[in-house]
Amino acid sequence: MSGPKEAQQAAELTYTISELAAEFGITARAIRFYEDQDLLQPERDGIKRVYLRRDRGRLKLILRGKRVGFSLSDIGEMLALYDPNNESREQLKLTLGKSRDRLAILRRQRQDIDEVIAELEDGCRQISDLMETQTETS
Amino acid sequence: MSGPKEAQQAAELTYTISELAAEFGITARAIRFYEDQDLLQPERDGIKRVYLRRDRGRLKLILRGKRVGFSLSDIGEMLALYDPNNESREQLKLTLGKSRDRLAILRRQRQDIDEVIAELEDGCRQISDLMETQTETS
DNA sequence: ATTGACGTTGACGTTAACGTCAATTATCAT
DNA sequence: ATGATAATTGACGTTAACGTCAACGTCAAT
Repeated sequence: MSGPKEAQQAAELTYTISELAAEFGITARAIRFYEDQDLLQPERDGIKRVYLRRDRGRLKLILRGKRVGFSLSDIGEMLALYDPNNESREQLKLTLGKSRDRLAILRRQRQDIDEVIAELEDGCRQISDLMETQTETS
Repeated sequence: MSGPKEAQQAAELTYTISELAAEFGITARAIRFYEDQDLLQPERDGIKRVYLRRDRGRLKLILRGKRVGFSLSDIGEMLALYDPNNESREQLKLTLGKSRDRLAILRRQRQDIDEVIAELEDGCRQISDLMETQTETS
């Protein structure tokens, strides 16, 4: 037998749970929790979880979803849109509907964010001005 | 004495808690909770809460903050930036710092949202195309 | 005086998204 | 073989943001 080391053949692109945790600045607990919620389905090497770049990608999407303010179940729905789920015509219509609903929410959110940003920028300007004014010129 | 009806003089611009609740599609419980968290400070007519347009404005800001994904304490900090809080130079620097931190978060969030929107729009296009394709032309 | 409709204050319940142990198991270097 | 190190599975704790329910006050209309 001339295998390099038994089972491990080629793909070196795997991650342990703590590697991912470190990379994304979260805890292993959180990652396991996402799995509990069916947002991740890592492989197993015996009992240990093995994450592939596919899983890493999904984790990235999960975290982006969180930053956007989505709940984990929201994120679950969105992730479902990405995998080979091209079902019946009815399913497609449903998916399309949900996507559009979410788009509406996102656009509203974007609008809100733009407003808050504008106000905060304005506030910062005013404070800066005020501070310049009251600066005792040396 | 020729008063119109004792204490009530001119300002007709007040709201009851359930009026506000109805207008904004939330519950009175929520509004009272915001008060508990010092996000609102309505007047009182005896024991009953009386909201002025100022309070209504703050409530609007609170709800926008929520849509953006802020926690109530985040929102509290942001509201604090709006009232006559023009304190010492030190305070101003602090406020300015916090505002800029929050701006950074908001810009990141805006970025994330734009990405998700783009992907979802793309997904919708693909689904639409697919559905047109499989449409049996009548 | 009574009946609703609305308002008030507790106080406890609930859900989401993990944190925080504890008890085990596997791995790896010494 | 032996710790040290990292991983696993429960199980219970925690925080935020209200929901829900009970018990009570109030005010206008009947």
